[in-house]
Amino acid sequence: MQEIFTLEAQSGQARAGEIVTAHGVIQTPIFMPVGTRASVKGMWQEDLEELEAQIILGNTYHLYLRPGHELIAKMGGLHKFMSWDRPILTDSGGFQVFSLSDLNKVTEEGVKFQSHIDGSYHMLSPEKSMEIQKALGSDIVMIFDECPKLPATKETLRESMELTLRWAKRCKEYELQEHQNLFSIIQGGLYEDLREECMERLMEMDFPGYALGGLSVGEKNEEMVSFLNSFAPKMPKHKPRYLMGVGKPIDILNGIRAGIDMFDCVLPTRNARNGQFLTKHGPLNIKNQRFTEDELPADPDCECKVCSRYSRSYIRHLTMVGEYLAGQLATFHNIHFYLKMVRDARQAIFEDRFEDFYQQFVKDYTSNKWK
RNA sequence: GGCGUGGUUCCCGAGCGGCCAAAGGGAGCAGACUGUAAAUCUGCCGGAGUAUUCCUUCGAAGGUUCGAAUCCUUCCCGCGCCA
Repeated sequence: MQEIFTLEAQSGQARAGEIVTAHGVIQTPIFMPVGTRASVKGMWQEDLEELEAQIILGNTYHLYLRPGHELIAKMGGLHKFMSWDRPILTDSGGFQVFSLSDLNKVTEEGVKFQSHIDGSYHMLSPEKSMEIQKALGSDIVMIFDECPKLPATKETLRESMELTLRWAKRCKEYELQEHQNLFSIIQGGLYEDLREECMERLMEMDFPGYALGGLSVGEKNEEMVSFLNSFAPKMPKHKPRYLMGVGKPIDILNGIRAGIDMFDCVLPTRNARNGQFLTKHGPLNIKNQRFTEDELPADPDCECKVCSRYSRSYIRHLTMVGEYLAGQLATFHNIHFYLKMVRDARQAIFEDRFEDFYQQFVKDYTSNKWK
C-alpha cells in the first residue's frame, strides 16, 4: 500500500506532517470543518477557500437519505456536485449509530435505521456504507463502526469493539475507487488494553490511517485527555492519526500535544449559529446584554474579515432578531479561529516550541476575559 | 344619548369566589452545545429570602365575604351597534 503521510517535524509528542490525496495535500495538524449535508452550514465554498480550509467532511448517512448517493454519483461525485475540489473525508454513518440510537437497532449485519426525516427504514451495513462512500468519491473513507455511549461496562465495550473489528474487515474487503483511502477506527472506550488490542488487530489489516472514535461521548474531559496522553503516542508513527469529533479549542490542542494529526468538530459552526464567538480569550456569547452598545469587534485580537469590519453591537442585533447573516458572520469567524489555531500550532511544532505555544494559548483562553 | 362589551403581571392573552404571583405564547435575561435529526435545547422571568415563607399586584375608589383578578356600587378609559 502506498503511504499517504509524511512526518515532517516533531515537538514533544506533537507532530507536523503532510497527507497527500488525489485532491491535494493536507498539512497537519489540521482541523476539518464539518459539512454533513454537502455544506459547511453558513459558509460558501469560496469562504472556505479564502480561509484556507484544506479538507472538509461529508456524511454518508445524511447524504444517502438526501439527496441519495446515486444522484451525487450521477452529478459527478461529491467534489463536483458541491463544487469543492480540495480533499473531502466522509464519515461512515457510524456516529449516527450513536447520535440516532433511539431510531436504530444494531445487529451483526449492520444497523437498521428509521429515518428521522420520513420514518422509513434503512439498513446501513459495512458494505452499504462503503458503497455510498464509493459513490460519493471522498478522498478519505471511514470504516463503518459502532460508536458506543460512555460510560459503558468493559464487557459492552469489548463486544462493541469486536463488532467494529468484524465490520472493519468487511469494509476492507470492499473495493473502493482507486483514489480513496480507507481509515479504520479504534474503539474500546477508556480501557487502554481494549484500545491497544483493537489497534493491533486493525494494524494487522493494514490501513492508511487510524482514527480514535468513541471519545467525547459522555466521559469526563480529564479522562479523555489522560487517555490521549498515554495512548496517542503508541499509534503508528508514520500514519495519520485522527481524533474523531473533537472538539473545543483546548481539546484540539490537547490532542495535538498528544500526537494527533487530524480533528473535526461541529462546535465552531453549530455554536456560531447559537451566538458563540470563539476568541483568543475564551468563548464570547454575542447575545449578552453588555454588548448592546459595544463598538469593538467580536474578537479584538482577530484579523478575520468579520472582526475587521463589524461591531459587537451590530452582530448582537443581527443575532437577536434572527438574521441569517448573524450565523454566517460567526461561522466565518469561528472557522477562521480554528484554522488559524492549528496553523499556529503547526508553525510552533516546526520551530520546536509547541509546549510554550500550548501553555500560552491555554493561559489566554482560560482567562475568561468576556465573562 | 341608548344598548352591548371590555380594561389581567414588559406585550398578546387565559382565568371568572379559595387549589392564583395568576395558564399559554412572545419579548427579555442567562446557560448548554464535541465523527450535526440543532439558526437548536434548557433554565429564569413582580420584590425579598437557601427554603415548606413573607410582602406588593389583575383600570381607580369603596363595599359584600372567613376569603375577591373573579360578586356589588360609583368613577375613569377603550371598542361595537343603534340614534
